[in-house]
Amino acid sequence: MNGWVLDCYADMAENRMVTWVRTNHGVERVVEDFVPRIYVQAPKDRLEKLRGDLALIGVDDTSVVRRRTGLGEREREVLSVAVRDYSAIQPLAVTIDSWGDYRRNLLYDVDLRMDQRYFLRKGIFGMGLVELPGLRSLDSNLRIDYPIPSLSSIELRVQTKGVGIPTFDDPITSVEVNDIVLDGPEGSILEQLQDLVRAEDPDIIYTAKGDSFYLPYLRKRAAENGMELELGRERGERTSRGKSFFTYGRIVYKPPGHKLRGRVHIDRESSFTFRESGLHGLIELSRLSMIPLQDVSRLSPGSAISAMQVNEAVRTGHVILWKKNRPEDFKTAGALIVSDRGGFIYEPRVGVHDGVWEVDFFSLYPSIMVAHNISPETVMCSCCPRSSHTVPELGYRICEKRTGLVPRVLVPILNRRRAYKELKKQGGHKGDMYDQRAKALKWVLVTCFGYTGYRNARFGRIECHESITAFGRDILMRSADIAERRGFEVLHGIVDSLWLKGDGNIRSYCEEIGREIGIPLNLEGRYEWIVFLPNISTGVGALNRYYGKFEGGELKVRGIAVRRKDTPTLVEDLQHDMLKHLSAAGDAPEFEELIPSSLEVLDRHAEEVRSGTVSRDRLVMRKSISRKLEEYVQFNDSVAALRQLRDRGFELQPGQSVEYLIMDSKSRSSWQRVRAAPFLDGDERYDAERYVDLALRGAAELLSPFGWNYQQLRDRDDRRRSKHRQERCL
DNA sequence: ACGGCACGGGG
DNA sequence: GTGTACGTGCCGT
Repeated sequence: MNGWVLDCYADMAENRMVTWVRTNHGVERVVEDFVPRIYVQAPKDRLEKLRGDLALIGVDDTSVVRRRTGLGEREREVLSVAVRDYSAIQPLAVTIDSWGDYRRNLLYDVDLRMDQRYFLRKGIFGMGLVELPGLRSLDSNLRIDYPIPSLSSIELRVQTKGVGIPTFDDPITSVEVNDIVLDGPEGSILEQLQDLVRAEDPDIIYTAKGDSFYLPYLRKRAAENGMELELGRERGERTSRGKSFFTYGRIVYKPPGHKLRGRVHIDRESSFTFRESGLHGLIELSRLSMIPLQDVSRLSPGSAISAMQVNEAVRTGHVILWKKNRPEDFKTAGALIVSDRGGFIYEPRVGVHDGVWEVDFFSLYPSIMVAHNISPETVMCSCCPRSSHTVPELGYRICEKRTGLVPRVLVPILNRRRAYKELKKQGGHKGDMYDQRAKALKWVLVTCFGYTGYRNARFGRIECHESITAFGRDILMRSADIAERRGFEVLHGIVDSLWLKGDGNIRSYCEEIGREIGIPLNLEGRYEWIVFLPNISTGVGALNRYYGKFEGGELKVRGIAVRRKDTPTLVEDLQHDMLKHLSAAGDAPEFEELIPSSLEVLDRHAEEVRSGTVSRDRLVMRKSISRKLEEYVQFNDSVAALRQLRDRGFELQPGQSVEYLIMDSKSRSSWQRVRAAPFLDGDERYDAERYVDLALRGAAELLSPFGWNYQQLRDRDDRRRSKHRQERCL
């Protein structure tokens, strides 16, 4: 019998691996013995001494084997140490480390995931096809059109009693499973839920906020009712700890994961990959990273690519250096001198332009890594001191003898993404599935570049990061030169995109660039008109703020309020309505003609705000918080809302968002200044002038190149109001 | 004027 | 089990 690897985890009590296989008839639970190994590097004589010392503390299954301890290095002798007790891996490594002679950086395969170790040893992977019994692989994760089982699922929703923020003490009102509503006394709801899950036996349970609230909540409610709710196929959840961490330039909060056994819990809100690329995106990444579906759903694309790099390294005879970095050395390198304006070439020409082409490179940075063999072990390698392959500006020499680990991992990902985009274009009922897979891969490719400059990445190196941006600048500059030679005017260019105006043959230009550079240049489209916005203080073109209308009517908008998650719905609606109004224009002159009438959209919104009738949820402000309440040094709206929440016993973690209505933006009193969203009744007085001000700023953001900056709109609004008052007096 | 604070990008 | 650094604009003091 054959089936797919649905779930896998370590049984920490028995020191065995548990694998759940989905067959066409149901699921099979497979338990196998598995002994993980760690590796120690030391001079030959010390290896024997170490062996003896280990035997003295009861670690007797050791052997000397040959492995590569660094990328691109030859195999050397290392001591392989079997660790039968799974929970002893880390402590044993710490012990060996403390024995001194073996110094830092000489322990390997210490911090690898158990599932990944096991999969690598067996040659199987998440959602891969295997034979039962024995879990022999019948699949390859390089396959593009692989078979997948139809997974059954339920959607779980929970309603709680109580107002405002739900807490563990609020009883359950009802539970919805798909469209079935379970209600009645709480104990009965929980029993019905348990029966239903057992009867349906789904492979996947979807929730919204299951990790951050509902799964631990249901468990607590079950305990209150003297019962034990079991949502998995086997007892016990695999919970992790929630934490705030610094990533992507900001603090984010990751709630504790609540993973089931033998059944996949996907929290739509805590899974970035699921949100962006759905179940098929997750399956694709599970296969490539070799990590079980449920676990990969909680990983960032950066961790997924890191796992793929580990897999490739292990497959080519490497052991993986123990990464002992603790969060405390998680600061940004002060001496980092990367010109990250790397992508910037042309200052955008502020104002409206018509008949503009946008072209961009297919996955530029990953393509550069592949085309130029950029990898930690290939940039300034020791084997090619006279390499003629060098990085522009920087002069780093790149290995000509061997293909690096990073390109080896990237080639299949780039090829797959291209193939899926092509398959999607061909149409057919699987189009959606291919689209999801392509999206997941896109994110993996995007994060791969950042990862090379990340200090704590296993395979990161800052010179790679520098080299990639240097090649990128060179490529964009050459592409712009060729465009100008072909008679195009370069209006703007950044990272991997160019905006060109002119009558030249754009398709033939793209082909020439593809040939010349070796990376495909895509035609994104032609704008009927596009507006590049200025930097508000300097008046010079801002790099990433523009909006435009493609032929066909689609709008593309970057960097302005509608794209920001801290914009209240009111301002979002205002900008949308103004853009919709302006999109009637077919060229630049028509656009300019529509500007005066677009101000009427603003007037309508301002009037509605002042009438006091705007629904409060359209006025709710949302800001993510970067620290705990007491760490804020400056009083502002968010702090006022946080204080309110704490007054009522609720504490937010850094990375979570605070939501509030502005009631009197000038007040120094928290309760008069704002009202935190959970405490809103819906008929609070709001600070109308403050919201009108936000609307004015929203409008000014769109119209500043056309004689209507914030102050000008402010003055116009004042004039209109006094005129209005005069009319009323007469 | 200046520091504190939050956000985007990529499709 | 976590991409960087930077440009940008608003707000409070």
